[in-house]
Amino acid sequence: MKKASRIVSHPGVAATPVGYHHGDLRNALVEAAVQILSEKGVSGLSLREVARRAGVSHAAPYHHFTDKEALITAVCDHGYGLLQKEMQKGHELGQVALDGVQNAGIAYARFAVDHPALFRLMYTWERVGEPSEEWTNATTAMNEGMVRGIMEVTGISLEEARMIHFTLWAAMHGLIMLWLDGQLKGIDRPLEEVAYDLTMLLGRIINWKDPTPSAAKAEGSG
Amino acid sequence: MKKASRIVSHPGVAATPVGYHHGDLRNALVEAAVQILSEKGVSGLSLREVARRAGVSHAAPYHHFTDKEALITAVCDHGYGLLQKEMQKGHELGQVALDGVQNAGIAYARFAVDHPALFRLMYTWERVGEPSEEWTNATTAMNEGMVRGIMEVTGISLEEARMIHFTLWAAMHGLIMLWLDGQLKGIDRPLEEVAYDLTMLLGRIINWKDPTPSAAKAEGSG
DNA sequence: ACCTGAACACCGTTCAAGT
DNA sequence: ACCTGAACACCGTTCAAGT
Repeated sequence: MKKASRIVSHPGVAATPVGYHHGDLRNALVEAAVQILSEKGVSGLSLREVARRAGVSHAAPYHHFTDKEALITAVCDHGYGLLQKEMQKGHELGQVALDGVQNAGIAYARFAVDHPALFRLMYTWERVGEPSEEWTNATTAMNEGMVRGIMEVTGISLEEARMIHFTLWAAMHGLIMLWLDGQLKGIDRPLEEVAYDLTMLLGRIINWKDPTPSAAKAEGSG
Repeated sequence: MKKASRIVSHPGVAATPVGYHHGDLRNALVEAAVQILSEKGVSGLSLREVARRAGVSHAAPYHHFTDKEALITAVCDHGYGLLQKEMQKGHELGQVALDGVQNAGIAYARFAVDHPALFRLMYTWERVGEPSEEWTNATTAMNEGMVRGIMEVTGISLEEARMIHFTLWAAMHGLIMLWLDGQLKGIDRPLEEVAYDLTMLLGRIINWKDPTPSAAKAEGSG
């Protein structure tokens, strides 16, 4: 009843993937972990459960990851990639430089709304390995682009632009964390809207006036 | 060798409290948990280890807490109390209203530096009970005081003052979280100093000029 | 090369039993 | 009322053994 090893493809069956281990167990494990996260949260993520979902023995993951820690690092890195892509999309969508910065910030918040447990894992797991070089490079480039944008539009110094950018990052990150922690139940608006307000307020530091209305300002949100 | 039950006081022996359970095991458990946190971090905090440190059987805690969750809620609440007191101290120390706000913000950061694992537990544990009423009330009062202070000094509206206060909170929280997560290793300055800079930058939103120099600006910091 | 099953030391939780 | 010891179902990790 558990012997479906030779059945290779059978695609489209998302519910119970039994014959998964056909050559890419590593990725199957990461995907199983992501699924568990979305269903049971961080506390439900055990190596044995991941193995079960992938249809292998509980010892099998050790042939692809040295550790539970290593699996989690891989899962986080998967998340970093998704987040990076979302933020990049938002950034590039902005016609004016500062719109791009705002969009990226709101994309950050939206990612947390879409993948709360994954976000939690990525930023609260007691230290895990560094993100992969690929992700680090892409993010660094994007951040530098944002800082440059802030600099060019406002004419402030590089150091100051960096500080502004950092403050935006910290504020967004804090907003999301407080939201994840249930500390924002006094506020009955969607997180993305609050994120939008935050960017607007921070914009005042550099005398940024009302921008071209971004997606987050549209009313109907849930 | 484990039968020191009748020895009641023996105060001052902080290292190995064997005959602890003399009437206040509940608090002894919370204290043991705090100690474990500072030594081994959140991942080292198990109910059985807590019981061991308190010198009781692993089943004993269940007579004082329904759950591991309940113990952790108590530990968090203990932490909330400590944090509240530190922030209050900083807040009251400020001669001018906005200095008090700044001091409270920096005290928030300092608390995270002093008790990183406890802070982590307080704000990243997958949802636990609400903080106790005592703490909630004190914090609410303090926050309202800060908002009022911002309002009075700057003459802005209540809503706007709330937003400023909230932004400061989010930025501080995010800064601390990123620091805890090791994402600030590019910055080689103490967290409190960065926190100070953040408050200064956010102060610009309300045209807050250079304040009376606060404690965090003093140079020697480690 | 890749996977399994048994084994070990942990963990949270329960429950009958002791004082 | 408060605590213990044994028991159960989990967990992470290792390791000999199988194909």
